[in-house]
Amino acid sequence: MLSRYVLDKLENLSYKITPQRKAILQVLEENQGDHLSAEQIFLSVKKRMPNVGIATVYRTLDALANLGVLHKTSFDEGLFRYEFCEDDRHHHHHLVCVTCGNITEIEEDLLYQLERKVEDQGFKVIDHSLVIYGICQGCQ
Amino acid sequence: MLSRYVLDKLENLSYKITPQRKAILQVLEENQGDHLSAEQIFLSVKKRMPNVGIATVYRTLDALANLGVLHKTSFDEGLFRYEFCEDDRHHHHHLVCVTCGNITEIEEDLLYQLERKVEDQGFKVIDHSLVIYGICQGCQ
DNA sequence: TGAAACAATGATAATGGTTATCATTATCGC
DNA sequence: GCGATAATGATAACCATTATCATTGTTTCA
Ligand SMILES: [Mn+2]
Ligand SMILES: [Mn+2]
Ligand SMILES: [Zn+2]
Ligand SMILES: [Zn+2]
Repeated sequence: MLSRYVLDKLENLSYKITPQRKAILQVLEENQGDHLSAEQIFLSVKKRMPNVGIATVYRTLDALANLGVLHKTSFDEGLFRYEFCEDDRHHHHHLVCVTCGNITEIEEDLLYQLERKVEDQGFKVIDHSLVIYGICQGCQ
Repeated sequence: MLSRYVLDKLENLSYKITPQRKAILQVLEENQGDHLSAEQIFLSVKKRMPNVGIATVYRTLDALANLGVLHKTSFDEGLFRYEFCEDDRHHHHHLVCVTCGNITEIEEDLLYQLERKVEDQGFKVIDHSLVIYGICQGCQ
């Protein structure tokens, strides 16, 4: 039950715990490892809560992303995808298959040297986004 | 005159050399080092060619990106930015200042280990996109 | 308890970058 | 120059996201 920690975080920041927000978190929780779009989340939430509005989904996802609970990532498809953040800093990277569109993950970070070099140039690093495009094993 | 090489490339692939395409290439050439949006390119071209259509700009940029002449990059601003490709593979990375929006470059690649690891997992790497977000020296 | 005060929601319009459509025009091999 | 065909420009359409606003739910505190 990951969302308990998230609900506490929301409560501490005086966000209201609404049925809509709980449902959105539950969908994300039930699809851990996936990279869901707002539309996909909206459709899943709708099954249990037919009257939910898509604006609420967008608002909630945005709030959760700003709180650092979710990662909002673009794979240049013209939309954003969302997933839980495992920890605050140095999240994993993504492999996107240009043939089938599948998105997988690499756990290794391995950007230390690069970031050290950047910091040496006087740039204060906050976050990074690395997407590797290629062809997955199944598509070769 | 970098665009001479590009014009030859276009000609060899039986693209027609039109005044619009020449003007678009010229704008990109005159702004090397910048990361221009389609809108910015459109406005610059318009100064010399007031009747140019924005659809032509988009079509040309898309064609040039597909030919590997331009890089089409997203910095998650809700639009794409374009710049000349210096070589086919292993282009530079970008630093985006979250305060002033300035985009600078790092020439070092330093993703060899990471890509080797990925290839070992059976993923055939074609391209990658690394954007580092942070605060630039001037904004600290 | 009972009102403000405030936060969240849902419906829907608006936004804005990009793409599709289509009639017109320009290019280039002959 | 001619003609096949590619390219262009105007404009409508697309579509993910955001803004607006009236309504509903929740908290505060007299
Ligand atoms: Mn992921
Ligand atoms: Mn660049
Ligand atoms: Zn694949
Ligand atoms: Zn800055």
